[in-house]
Amino acid sequence: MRLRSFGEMGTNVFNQNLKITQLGKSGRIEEAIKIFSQMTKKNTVTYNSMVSAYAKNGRIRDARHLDLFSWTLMITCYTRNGELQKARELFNLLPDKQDSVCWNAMIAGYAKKGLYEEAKKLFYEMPVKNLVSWNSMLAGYTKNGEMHIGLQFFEEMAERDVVSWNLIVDGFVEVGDLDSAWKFFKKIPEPNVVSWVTMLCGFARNGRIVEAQDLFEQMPIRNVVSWNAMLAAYVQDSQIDRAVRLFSEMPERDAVSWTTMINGYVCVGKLDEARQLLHRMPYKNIAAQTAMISGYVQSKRMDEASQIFNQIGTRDVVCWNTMIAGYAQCGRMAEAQFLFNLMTNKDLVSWNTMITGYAQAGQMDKALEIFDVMGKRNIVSWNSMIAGFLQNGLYLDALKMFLMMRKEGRRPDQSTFSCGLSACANLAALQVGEQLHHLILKSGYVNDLFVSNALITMYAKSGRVFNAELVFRDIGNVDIVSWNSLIAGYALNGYGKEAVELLEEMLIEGVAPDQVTFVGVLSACSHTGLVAQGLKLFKNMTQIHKIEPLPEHYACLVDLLGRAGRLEEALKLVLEKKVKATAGLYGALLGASRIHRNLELGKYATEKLLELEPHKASNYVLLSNIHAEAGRWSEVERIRVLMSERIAAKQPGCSWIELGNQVHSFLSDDAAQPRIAEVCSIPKTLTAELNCRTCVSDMKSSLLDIL
DNA sequence: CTAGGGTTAG
Repeated sequence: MRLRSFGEMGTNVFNQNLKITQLGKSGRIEEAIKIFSQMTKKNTVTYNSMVSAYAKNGRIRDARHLDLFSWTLMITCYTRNGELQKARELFNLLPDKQDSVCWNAMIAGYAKKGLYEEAKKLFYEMPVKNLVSWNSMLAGYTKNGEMHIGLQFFEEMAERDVVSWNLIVDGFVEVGDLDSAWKFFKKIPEPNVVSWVTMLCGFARNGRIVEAQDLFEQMPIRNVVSWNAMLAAYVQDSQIDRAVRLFSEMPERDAVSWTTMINGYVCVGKLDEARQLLHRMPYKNIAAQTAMISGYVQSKRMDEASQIFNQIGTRDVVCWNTMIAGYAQCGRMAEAQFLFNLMTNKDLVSWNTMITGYAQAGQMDKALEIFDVMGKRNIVSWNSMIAGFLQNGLYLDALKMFLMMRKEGRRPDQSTFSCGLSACANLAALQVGEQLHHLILKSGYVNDLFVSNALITMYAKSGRVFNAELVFRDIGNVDIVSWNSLIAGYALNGYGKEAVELLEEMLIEGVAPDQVTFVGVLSACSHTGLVAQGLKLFKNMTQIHKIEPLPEHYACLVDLLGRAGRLEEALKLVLEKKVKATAGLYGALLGASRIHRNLELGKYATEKLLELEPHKASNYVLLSNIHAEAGRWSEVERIRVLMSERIAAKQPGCSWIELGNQVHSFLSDDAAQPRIAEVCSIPKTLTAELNCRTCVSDMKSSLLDIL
């Protein structure tokens, strides 16, 4: 029996390489071969030693053969690592270019990085092409989602094996075109386990669990990977009981099975079960332990997370990143920063996690600092910054970041576009939004649901709800967010009837409305005075659709009744306290009392608002105004005092406008603004124009020129 | 050259 001890003298790679060289020199080639073949870990020196050992003993053919093998090994190592420059240098020095393996490795390396021209050059230059060469080119196209070219290439292939077919299926799965994937899967002459697993994962990733299950049951041969794929399918579908049963029925389990199962428990919040499973796992690896940490992180149980973290002997980047993300999500940025500083092997994810953390903590200055300092950035770094500005209400900064990104020659992706559109929506920046729409059409991201839904909201909030409708009708596979966005868009623009009709269409199509849908429809009813309709819909919501009403729904109802002058019923709804009292609820009541000039009700609503939001200055102003209207000046004074006690400084209203190529920002009552009198007169003009239904958001801005 | 697990953006 062979010993596998680590510390034993003479068994490390270095010493064995030396031994091979010595044996070779003294003519003991058979002993050298024996050592070489027994070595479990070999490096390039090992191969070189063996090559010279063969050469010195006259076995030139063996030497050449092994030498080529060693070249091939090094080149494929580089290409698999994506280090194409180094691979190419070796490839150019290659003494014997007859063998196709190195060519294929180079082609695969270039093609996978999307460098099709380089790949093609080698492909057409190579002396003898085989199927692997063709498949390597094909993999380049399919792995990058270039299915048009990929399919064309596939058609040109004189000969195809199961790998070629699998690549096509995988490509379609990656771009989410399951119908095409299925079409090709069925055409595979002799599908193997890989084909079946690829298709199964495709169904699983797209929530088509029944089809995944059918496929699994039909599989002629199953290996661990097949079982793991089915397990992952149940986990993704949150069917934890089925996952547990499958896990117990599995004929064989490897580290991936255990990790998947632990992750399954984590996904449904069963952390104790996950912990027990980790405890039972025969050989705990980092992936499983990290899954556990991730579970604790999601429940903000950082003490237990760090307990697992501390148990890990050799920690890799991923588990560090998970811990940092955990502290960041808990708003504990000091600790996140501490760990980050401790890391010696930071990768892009580590940096991006810090950006996201600071952004979520509202510290965009810090996020920007990290972004500026980091050496390399990827698309996620940019998107995290843009999303951060967006979340903090800094919409203009978000757009500026978008611009800067394009100036640096980076291509925006689905996430960038949907964030950019969201910024436009919040600014009602129609023209910038339209420019983005053009870019999206050119970039091919029109079919992305995140993007389409963001387009709907952008148009709706910019007052072009019929453009929103066009976008909606163009989507092939609408989801609940699409429906909700358009309904909310109708509501916002005062199209109550259309909102209700869209809900009806949704029901006919068999799509189940959710809480958000009804917030949209009810607010549409209240904005357009569809009182009876709104009340009926609210009843349907609870009784037919079994949707638990939120405070927002009650706020809509109060608004609905209040606007119609049914103040007593509105007040009754609020007093019944069927939901948590929120600012929105009393806000609706206040709105109604202002329309119908009911001072007492207004006073009541505002006082409640003050209780809920004691630090919001506008509430004090509202209450003060009510008393002022009634001439109760002592009360006005009392509220002024109250406000100055509770709020350090009144946040001045701030806005900006772009004229020509300049941004003019101004505060309300800003004496420093040279043309404040003119600025203050603008709203009156605007209000007049608004009555003609023109769009306020037609700002000419420097953004437009650059987009 | 093809399939499965743990971390960051919407």
